[in-house]
Amino acid sequence: MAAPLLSREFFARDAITVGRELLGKLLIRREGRKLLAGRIVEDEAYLGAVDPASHAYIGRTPRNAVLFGPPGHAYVYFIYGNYYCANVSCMPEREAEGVLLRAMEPVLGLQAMAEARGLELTGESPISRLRLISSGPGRMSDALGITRARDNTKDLTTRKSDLWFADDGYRPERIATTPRIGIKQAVEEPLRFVIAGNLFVSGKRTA
DNA sequence: GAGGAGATCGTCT
DNA sequence: GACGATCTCCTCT
Repeated sequence: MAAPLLSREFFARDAITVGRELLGKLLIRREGRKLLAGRIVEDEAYLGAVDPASHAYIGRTPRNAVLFGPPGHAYVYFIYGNYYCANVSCMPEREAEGVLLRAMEPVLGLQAMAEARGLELTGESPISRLRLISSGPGRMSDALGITRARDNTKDLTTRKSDLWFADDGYRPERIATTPRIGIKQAVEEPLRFVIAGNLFVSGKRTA
């Protein structure tokens, strides 16, 4: 994919700015000579030391160390005994902000991503089925084969990695802001960003 | 379609 | 030893 990569500087900003601007960008995985890709349609900002909901709030530990490192790197953690969630580190080194990737619209390698999720796809699969590929943090990690062992600490700003962000020029018409999902601290903070009206955002949908 | 409970294990106390 | 930035399945309607 010839789309330009997102730079280190892109991620060297606060998580709110990065979270909003990351919407519509592509996350690309190289599997051998094949590419898997999705367009980010939902994410959340976590503000480090000042954010009780952030994994970095308690200070630096072996688990969350990536968040304290340079921007543009993957922080992957294992949750509920079953799932991986992927974040990108933001802000300059020592400042532990990050953006949690929550959902993406499948763009490349739909069949392969569906298989990774244990889903059957046919040529005319309805949108309700395509949504199951990557509408949720655990789901999109599964679809792209993201694990802590494979991807934690990975630099997402270079094609030398097998996982990176790119910009194909797409710009969301409208971005909506809501409280974050699944947390017990700072539950009211409007730090979740979604592409308004996009069908691949996580959660219940009927349309 | 809505709501609730269980799964399952790494991480920190 | 408790709990979690989730998902799926099952039941009830």
